[in-house]
Amino acid sequence: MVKRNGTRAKITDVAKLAGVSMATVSCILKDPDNNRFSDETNKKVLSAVKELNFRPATFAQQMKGKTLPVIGLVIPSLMNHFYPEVTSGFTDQANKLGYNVIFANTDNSIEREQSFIDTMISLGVAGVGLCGVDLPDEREKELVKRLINLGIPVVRLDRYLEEPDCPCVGLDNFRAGYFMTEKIIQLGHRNIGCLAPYEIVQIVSERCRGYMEAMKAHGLLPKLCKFHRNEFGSIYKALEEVWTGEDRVSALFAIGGDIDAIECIKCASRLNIQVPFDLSIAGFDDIYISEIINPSLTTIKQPKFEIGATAMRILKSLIDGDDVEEEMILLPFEYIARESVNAIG
Amino acid sequence: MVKRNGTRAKITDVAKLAGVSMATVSCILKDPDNNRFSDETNKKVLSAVKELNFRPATFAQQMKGKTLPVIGLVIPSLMNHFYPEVTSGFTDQANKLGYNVIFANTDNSIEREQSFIDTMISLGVAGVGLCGVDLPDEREKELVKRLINLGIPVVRLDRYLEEPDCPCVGLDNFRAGYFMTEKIIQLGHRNIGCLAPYEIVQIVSERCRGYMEAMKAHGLLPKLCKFHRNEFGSIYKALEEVWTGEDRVSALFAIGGDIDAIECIKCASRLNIQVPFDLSIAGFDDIYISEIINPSLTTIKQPKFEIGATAMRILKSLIDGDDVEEEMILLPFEYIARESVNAIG
DNA sequence: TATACTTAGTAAAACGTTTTAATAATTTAA
DNA sequence: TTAAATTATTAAAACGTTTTACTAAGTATA
Repeated sequence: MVKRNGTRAKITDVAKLAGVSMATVSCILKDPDNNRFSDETNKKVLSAVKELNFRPATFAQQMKGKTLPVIGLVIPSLMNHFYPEVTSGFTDQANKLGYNVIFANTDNSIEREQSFIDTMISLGVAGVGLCGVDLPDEREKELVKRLINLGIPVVRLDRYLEEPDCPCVGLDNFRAGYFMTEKIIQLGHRNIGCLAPYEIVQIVSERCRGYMEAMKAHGLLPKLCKFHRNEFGSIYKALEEVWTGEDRVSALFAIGGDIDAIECIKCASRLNIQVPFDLSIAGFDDIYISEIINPSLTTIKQPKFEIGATAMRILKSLIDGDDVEEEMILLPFEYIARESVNAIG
Repeated sequence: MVKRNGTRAKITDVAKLAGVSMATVSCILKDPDNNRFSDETNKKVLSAVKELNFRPATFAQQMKGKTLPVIGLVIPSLMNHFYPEVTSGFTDQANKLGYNVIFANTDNSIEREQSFIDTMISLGVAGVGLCGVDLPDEREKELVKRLINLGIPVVRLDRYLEEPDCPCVGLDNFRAGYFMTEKIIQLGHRNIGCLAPYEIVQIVSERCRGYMEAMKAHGLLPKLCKFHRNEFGSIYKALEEVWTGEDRVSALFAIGGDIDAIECIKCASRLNIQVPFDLSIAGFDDIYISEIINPSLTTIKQPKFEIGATAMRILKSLIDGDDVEEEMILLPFEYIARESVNAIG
């Protein structure tokens, strides 16, 4: 008979049904293969547990010092195509390690981040994965410090931050930017523009630095082609500008991500520019759609799933008190050659 | 002085610092604007709370019967573009209502769903949002029943299920399928194919039914154009087939979603079919990318964010014990006319 | 036979909060 | 002046588990 009265069975219910003390139930549940109790007692208890569908209340276990099998994950958004995959990698790994994930979407607001962290502390989460506001605001550092001071392990995703002693998993965005630029140069391009949003964030500015350095290293003149995110027609104008002048670019590197690149391809088509025959366009991230669209996108593949999974693994090490030797874990990127970038010359 | 010893302040610490009993602290924290205590006591306590950064441990509150301010959300995947947005709507609304969200990704496995639900029961979540396995398996029904029997409110997202008394938020997929088909007919098309995956799920088969009925209502012959998901080249072959015969389709309705439609456009380009001049292609969902690609996609817009937000609002009503009059909440869809579908004839 | 050791199981305290019922101090009413 | 009412505060029980230290009974050892 399953209980149907709307209340969960307690350990005392199990004890009563099995005819033993609750201490016995607790011990047997802790280690069902123990040899402290007779086989008969073990069997009685286990079958009572099953019959009542008993699972110990987590909050009572927490009271006795057990940590909550829950990890907090702070992400700036699920709309940006990058994060769902990171989140997926993180939660999958967490589940494999026996944790659940409390998911918090900050919309890049430090206040919301603040309040989520507070809630997580109250709940007593076992650890926190933090992909916080992008600019290393003082308050961000304070938050991380607070968690660490409370003994709550923290790992950061895709965001570097030296000061508080807290590992970080991400990509070497500088090298990735450098790599892609060099690839385009090797394909014969000389006049290569860098399509970048004005609202540039730390990791994207790293890519930009990579682009600049690569251009310089090959004796080429960098050309920044800036636009405003969320401003309709801004990419169109930016593209028109670098296309109208006498020293037209032959390639554009959209360091802001594949979405920017795809939008740029669309603008190109409006301007009767054929990609890649008239103009090559490269992206960054390798989102799912990049392979499907026409022309398919040449891009840098970020190991999004792996970033999440690795971060969770590092967090687990921190929770277990194991040494985490590296402060910064940089995962490898991959150059994906597709149709949107052509060789010239 | 902030505590730096790695332990959280307890209510007794606050009481000691403020020179009052812990009962006093608890009462003042419960209602800071009370008039049970002197202004002086109120001030002392509040400043001690601030100084020690005290927040009551949730687990101890749970012990006293307070429900955990956490909602469980079960989603089959974050990779499918549909769910991140639904999740976003759900969590945003949850946060506004004072809840956090435990996020669980089942990968369409009923076993994982089962185990997540168990964990959520142990944790004592205040409610569950369930977008479970698609086929109404008996075990799925059992799961929902179990939650309900324990007094844990459940709302279902994008999945109909009559039997257990549990509200559901979604779209009228039949009407949406009918509507799009009729639109295409009104644009002069007569030979309209329905591009559908073999692995058809409940909600998609509803759209298919809508397509069939609309065709029948206009005296037209439905033509199913099936392909295998995750099988490379399957859409290509399906398209080739309906294009080679003497009674070529002039339009295709990809009921499986925009991704299928976009992939189909790519295949069309390989076959030298110009979309929309030779062939019109319509999608379903209206994912972010659909507006950006070339040609942009004519599609049915699902209120993804709203589905999540509405589900959470319904769940809140259930938690509060308010009456939820409707069993099935169907949100409006929207026909989005873009470039991939042309008028003919 | 007395002693030590095992074995099988349990009583009770502890965890950090909330809340009820009580106390002590003060004011008001009679 | 005393009783009653009000105000300000607190003691202690309760929530559901885990765990430590204990008991009682049986078994081996000297």
